[in-house]
Amino acid sequence: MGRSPCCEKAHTNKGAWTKEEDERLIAYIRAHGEGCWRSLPKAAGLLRCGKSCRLRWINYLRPDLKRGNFTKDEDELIIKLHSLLGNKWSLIAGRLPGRTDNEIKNYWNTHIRRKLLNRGIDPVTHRSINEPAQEVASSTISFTDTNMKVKVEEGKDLETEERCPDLNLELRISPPYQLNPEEIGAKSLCFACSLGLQNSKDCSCKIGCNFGTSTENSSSVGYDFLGMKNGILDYRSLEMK
DNA sequence: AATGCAGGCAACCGCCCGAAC
DNA sequence: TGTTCGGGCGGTTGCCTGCAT
Repeated sequence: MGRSPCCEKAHTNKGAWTKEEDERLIAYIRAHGEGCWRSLPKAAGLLRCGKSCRLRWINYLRPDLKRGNFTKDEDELIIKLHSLLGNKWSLIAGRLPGRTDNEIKNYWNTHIRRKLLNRGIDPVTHRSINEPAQEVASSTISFTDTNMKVKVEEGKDLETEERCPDLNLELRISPPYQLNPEEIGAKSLCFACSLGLQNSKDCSCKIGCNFGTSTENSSSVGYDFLGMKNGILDYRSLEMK
């Protein structure tokens, strides 16, 4: 029993959006908000598929989109996130405010892929192309158990640690986890901290890194990218709800 | 100036998942 | 429990533009 098509394709426009269509969509969403995409085209007077409207809004018309060239910091962040998450563009986009999954995906395929290849790095495995195939250090996160186990394999060494069972990977686009301004004073956060990556090795301001670690020596605690503390995922930095 | 080619990117397609019934 | 529907995601396509010849 197949699914019915999401819209009646015979009477829908396809291809590039016109300025008038954009204006209609923007005006409708401003007036009514994002609601049922299926019924939106008819209500807005658009001869478009609901999916097409959603995509156009999310990837191009949304007012909070950044547009423009990616910064070097964003470049590096995308590479690191990709090495951890793979082609999970929506997850990666969730860590880059104002960027969409489609934009990042395109940017990866056109710019970063080539950049990594030029550096002699396999864009899929993030390892040197010349590196012989072998069992190398890898991180495996298992979500199958009630108690989440994080296994960190370092060559032949294997550590398994019980971690918090209720890892929340439900994501949404929103400002990243921020520190209370009163707690950080008037100082500004570095790029990593502004993205919610406090305690990251990439932190250059050290403001976020001093937060929440008063009982432990922050300089000796090896926080990794994405809040991997000594190889253990700090799920708070991933939580976006 | 005309043509061919490659790169960039917007948009589409098909599949998956969760909610509702 | 099975079916339908809406929304979301990743992969792919195809148009547009700029550059080289």
